[in-house]
Amino acid sequence: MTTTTLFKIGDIAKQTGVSVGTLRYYETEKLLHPAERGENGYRYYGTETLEQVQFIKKAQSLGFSLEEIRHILEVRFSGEKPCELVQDLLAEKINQLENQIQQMTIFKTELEEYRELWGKTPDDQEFSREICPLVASVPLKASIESLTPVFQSI
Amino acid sequence: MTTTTLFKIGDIAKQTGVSVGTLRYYETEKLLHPAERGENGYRYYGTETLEQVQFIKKAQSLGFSLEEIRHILEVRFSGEKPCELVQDLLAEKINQLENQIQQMTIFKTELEEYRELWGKTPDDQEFSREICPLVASVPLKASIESLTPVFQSI
DNA sequence: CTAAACTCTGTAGCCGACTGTAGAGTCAAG
DNA sequence: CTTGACTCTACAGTCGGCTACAGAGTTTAG
Repeated sequence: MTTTTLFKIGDIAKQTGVSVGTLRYYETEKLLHPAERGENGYRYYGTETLEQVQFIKKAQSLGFSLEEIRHILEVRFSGEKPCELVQDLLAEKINQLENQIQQMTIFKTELEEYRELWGKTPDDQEFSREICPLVASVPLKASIESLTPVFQSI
Repeated sequence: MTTTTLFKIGDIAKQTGVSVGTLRYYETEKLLHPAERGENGYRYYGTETLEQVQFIKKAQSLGFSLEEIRHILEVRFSGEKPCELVQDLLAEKINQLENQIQQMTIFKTELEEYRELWGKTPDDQEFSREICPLVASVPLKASIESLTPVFQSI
């Protein structure tokens, strides 16, 4: 007699905070390998599933897509040393994060500049004749050259 | 006779780098108010549309959603001073960005810690018996208490 | 004058990560 | 033994921001 600690999908859902629907969805996406099925067709999961779901959540919160997570999990379950791939993915993700952080920091600085700009505009100054100071002061980066407009009378 | 500089949708597309389809989509989303229509049903745009599309692109690149942009534009076209709303949205966006940057920085640090951890693991150490060091070392933040598992023999 | 290039409307599809629904079967408490 | 809670499958819908297509009319270059 082999007694195992098994959870039904609802248990996993409650404990991980991930909905039942999402867990089934993860299965279709190969993120949770097909759980053992009872004769009733029910999925039964072991405790390692709890860890795995937590891992998925964690990885997701770290900005990994389900696709990437599946990739990691596949390697984990196939080879002895998923670590190399994982390291690569990790390094890649760190770079991506770094870039994103840089970009966002630049954006934030830009936005702060605009905020300053308007914060200091005493409302009815000359250039509030503009359609909207915001719109007006946002620099147009794309070139507005080489335009061949249609001249027409209406 | 009133001579106006008018552009057809394709002209706007070429000059802004936004596709014709997208421009029409923006119209359905109230981001570009209904352009003047010729007898042929064609949309004809003035130069201000160029600015407006550029504004949309810019705002988008700053992380504003089309919904937010429409909001700004609505105020711009209805009241005298959309600036207050814009300031509020701006402040909100800056906060959001700050939070995101913080989060991402924390994530990045976490990931770097993992990278270190594995970089220093000479492959066949004791704890590489774990399913996967990566998975194993990711801390589970959610509480795994109050669990009422199903005990079952298979 | 014709053919290519453009425009119109309306509708459907795409991505990722789900959520919701219907209809049927299963399990557990009282 | 019934009732309610749970589970199953299969498929449709959601969101945002588009893109693609069909089928028809219009404009423009040669």
